[in-house]
Amino acid sequence: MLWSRYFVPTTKETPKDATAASHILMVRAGLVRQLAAGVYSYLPLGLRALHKVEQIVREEMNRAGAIELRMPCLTPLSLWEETGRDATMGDVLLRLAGPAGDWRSGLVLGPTHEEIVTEIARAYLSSYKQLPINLYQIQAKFRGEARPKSGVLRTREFLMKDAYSFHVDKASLDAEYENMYAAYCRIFARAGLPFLAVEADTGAMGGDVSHEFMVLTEAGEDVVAISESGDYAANLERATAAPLPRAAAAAAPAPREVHTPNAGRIDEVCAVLGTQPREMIKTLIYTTVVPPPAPGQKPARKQRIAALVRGDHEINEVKLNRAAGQPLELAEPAVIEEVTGAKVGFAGPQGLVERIDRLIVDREVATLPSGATGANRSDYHVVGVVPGRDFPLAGPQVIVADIRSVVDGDPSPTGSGSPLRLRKAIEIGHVFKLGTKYSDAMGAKFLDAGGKAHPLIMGCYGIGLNRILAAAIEAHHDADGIIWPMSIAPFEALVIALDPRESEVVQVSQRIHDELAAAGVEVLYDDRDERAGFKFKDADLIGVPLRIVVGKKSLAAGGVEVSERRTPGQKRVLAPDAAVAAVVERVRAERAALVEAGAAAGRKRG
RNA sequence: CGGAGUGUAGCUCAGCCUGGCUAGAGCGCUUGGUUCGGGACCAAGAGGUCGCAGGUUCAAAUCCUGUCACUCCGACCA
Repeated sequence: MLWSRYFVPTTKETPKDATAASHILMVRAGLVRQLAAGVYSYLPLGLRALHKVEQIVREEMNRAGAIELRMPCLTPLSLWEETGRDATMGDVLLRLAGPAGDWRSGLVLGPTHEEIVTEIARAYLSSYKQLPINLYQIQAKFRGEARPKSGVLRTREFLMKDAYSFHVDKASLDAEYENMYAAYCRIFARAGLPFLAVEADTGAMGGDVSHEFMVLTEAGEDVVAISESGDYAANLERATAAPLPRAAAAAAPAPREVHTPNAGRIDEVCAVLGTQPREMIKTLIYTTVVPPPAPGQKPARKQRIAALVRGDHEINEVKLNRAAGQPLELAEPAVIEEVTGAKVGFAGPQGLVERIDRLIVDREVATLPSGATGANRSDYHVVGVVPGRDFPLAGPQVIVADIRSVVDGDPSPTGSGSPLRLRKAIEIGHVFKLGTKYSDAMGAKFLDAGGKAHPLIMGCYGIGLNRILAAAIEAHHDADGIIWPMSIAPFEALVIALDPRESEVVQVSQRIHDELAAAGVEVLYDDRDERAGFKFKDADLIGVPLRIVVGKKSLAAGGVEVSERRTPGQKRVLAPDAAVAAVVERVRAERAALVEAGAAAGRKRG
């Protein structure tokens, strides 16, 4: 491929407003161009890399026994109504605009395809003899993200590999889950990504067990908790710690009110009381989420729930919702004032149970010998509040559970005592055990050997292909540009003709290019009539792994220079034939190494 | 959705506060010349309804109102 005849719009300027390294480099290297918020065109170089990722994913999914199909992007709203996700997904679901009754208003752009594949399953998967089966596709997804960001890391249109498996029983699902887990390890290892599998929350997908595949980087939006010893890793949404050491119980005098004027925040109260945040009990008032009432109906009553966490801890709403068994939202100030009889910032658990529907106590609060908390009276706090004495830890209205987010340094829940560290990460893949959520809702059943009908048991497995590119760049770049792993590089080798006016330089460059191409190496040939520095800068920027520089100087020194992008200083001068052989050998070795890394990752995890 | 900010050439920006002549710079692009191993230089060019609509004014990139788009922080998020 001749650079002069190809399309590689590199730029020297850093794009305005881009902060993530991958975003800056993808734009500067001419991989992508933004068209609208969260909407990107893939330019030729970007598309080549994306195709490579796609091919790795396809090969490994096929190897794992999954079967490719293709479902449409346009999907009928009625299917989403069958599972209720037209409501639960809310604005994420992009609906086509049209007048009421128009066919357009009955269509939505697919954000994920559980409903669509389940529609296929209920039509065709009617016998246990067809099971298990795993169907997948690689296809554009559309989501009404409120705030796209960080280049292609969070977009409204993106490319996803989504797979759905169907089973007769839990054991079969478990086996396929492990199979997919291993396949994912192979995929990410082959793509050259330093990845990590973590326990995850199942979110709106439903189901009970899930793992996310993460790449650690500051540009990521997720936070993962990883133990230093490596024995535990989980998304912060789900991460739990071993119970903290219990403080010695001192003599517990009766609670005492203290005047704390205008001190509503924890730090303000601590300043007045002279206590530490970890000796405080934070009381947060939540209400259940009630759907808007049908016309003419009264809205359902919102339940009121108080949640307690230690003053130095943050409440984890994912865990809280799980403990409550339903989604909750922070109560309006008016509700808080009504419940506590005080202005916001002075709530406490004493005497609160009678005025609320439920009390959810974090287990680290339950083990406090005593604490300071709001007095349910404006401008007053109470010290010496003893859990179990001054507010209940048991009873029909009370739940004690882990509802806080872990903090850096908490002990690993495995019991190893290894401290947890919090790191930012990009989610590149997610595997779920769905169970029968969709098959139940949509009536997707199979007949067993005895002729009895059962709902299909499902799993689902997603990979964000665009995110793999961005994550690879986040993980592999330097100040000069991208350093592609061989497996997903848009080109494997770059031939640079430094003096294109010298006929010998051109002849040698062209011959090396042709021989590499004939040997199956994906090679780009920079034949442009530009100065050396200009071409070197572009070469560094687009990050092709192997470089062959042909110039008057190198020819005078006996040949051409061969170097690798990842080790800029190391150059070898070889005769042209030897250079071709060396590059072919290097490409083969590197391809094999990544496939082997994938296989090893798969064996280890599987 | 809440908060903040930005829209002027393909890209990065100046000009706006304090209205005034033909709207500027750098990069990129075209032509000619010089240069040629780490983003060269000279000269001559092409390229802009100053996001859009309305208003104020003798006069609007500049002031006012509305609107759209984009970015950042937060909320939300398979």
